[in-house]
Amino acid sequence: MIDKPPITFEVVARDGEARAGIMTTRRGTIETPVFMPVGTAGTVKGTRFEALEDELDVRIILGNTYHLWLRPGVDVIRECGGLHRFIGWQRALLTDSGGFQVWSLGALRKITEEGTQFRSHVDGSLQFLSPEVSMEVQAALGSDIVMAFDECAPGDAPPDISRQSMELTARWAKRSRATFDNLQSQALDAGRTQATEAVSGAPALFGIVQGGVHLDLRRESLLRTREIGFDGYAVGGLSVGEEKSVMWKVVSELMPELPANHPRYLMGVGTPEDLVEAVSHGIDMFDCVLPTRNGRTGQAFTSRGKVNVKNAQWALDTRPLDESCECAVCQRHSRAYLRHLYTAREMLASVLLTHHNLAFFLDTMRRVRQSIRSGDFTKFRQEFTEGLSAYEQEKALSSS
RNA sequence: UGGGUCGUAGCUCAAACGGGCAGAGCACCGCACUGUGAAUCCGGACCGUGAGGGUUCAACUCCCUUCGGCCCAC
Repeated sequence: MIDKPPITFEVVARDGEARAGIMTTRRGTIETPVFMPVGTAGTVKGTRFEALEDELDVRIILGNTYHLWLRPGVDVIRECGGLHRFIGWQRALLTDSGGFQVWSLGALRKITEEGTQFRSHVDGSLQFLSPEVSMEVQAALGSDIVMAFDECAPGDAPPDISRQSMELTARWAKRSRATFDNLQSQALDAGRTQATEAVSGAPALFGIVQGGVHLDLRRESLLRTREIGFDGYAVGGLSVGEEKSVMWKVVSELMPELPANHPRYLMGVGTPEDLVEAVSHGIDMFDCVLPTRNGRTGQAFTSRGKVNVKNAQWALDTRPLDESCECAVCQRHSRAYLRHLYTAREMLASVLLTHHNLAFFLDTMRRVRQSIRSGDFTKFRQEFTEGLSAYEQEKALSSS
């Protein structure tokens, strides 16, 4: 059943390799390059959906197959009308397949050709996730962008391990594609069957390029992924312990070979400087836990570098986190107050820092898009990157 | 007023028996976190033992005096 394409993607401006585009999903339009906040368990931790929509204008967030599958479970979400209705979010959702948890929960799982057996981190029970199960779960969630089920090998994996992992990922990609198509042909997708508002069309399916730090494996993975054919292409298995220079080598070598008319997604990346660097290589989509996790644990990202809110030096500092930030937190609260909240273990500390960090990341991407459109990306990138090291330079100066 | 008992890091407590160079947790200070465990990890500073004296090569530990807390008698 082909109604309309799962997504459309149009590059509207280029500046070097960097590109600005417009992606249309069945749940709204997304300008790229885009940062997608991570909402693993059906919540972008520490935020209200009103803030995401109204204050931050977030167009798309992530959900996680593995985590939602374990809790609350597929039955609950299906009964409650799919993930969008369940959590109260009508904009786009991208769901990670659970493949990353194959890596991040390394000690709790066993991989076979068929799939991955997990020891649930929730209750210790044995659970089995495969390409088929992952596609079924993502269909039940009603995801708008479904990720293929992959295996993410460690960053320092030697060639033979990386090859095995890459080949397994390729076979799983084929099975993901087949199961996904089958489910769609039966319209078994909560995104269509449960939507209350006018949502039509199929979700998109993205493939994932693996291959670790080995360029030949990466190229082969890319070819095999392209061959299967996906709506978008992700690069996975980076920022998992390898040297940063290696990551950029892989990204810069791979980007020219990815289809230009499809969105490119660098999974799990990154810091503000990483985002801008990746954009310069032609990446369109990002997700990362840093703004939310580090916000929760007391670290703010600012235009002048990181601010560790816990530090005693802010105890009497009445300045906002970032004087050039227009977010609600910076408009209203001082560093001294935020430090107090954090030190007193008040939950508002995490909430406010998360909000600011997301605002900074989202605003950075807005400026990235704007600079690409106006042909000033290189200049923007240079100024932005210089700004990020301001605090470190001050520190170096005062200690020398 | 007697008798007993205790006093060690900011806090709670360790440092057998009959002396061997005082250490944990929390707090504090700082670091890390890249397809999320509000998880967690890592590092640092801080005490010379209530005070004074004595015995000893050596005292938180034994002796004397003193101060303070608690308990029991009166």
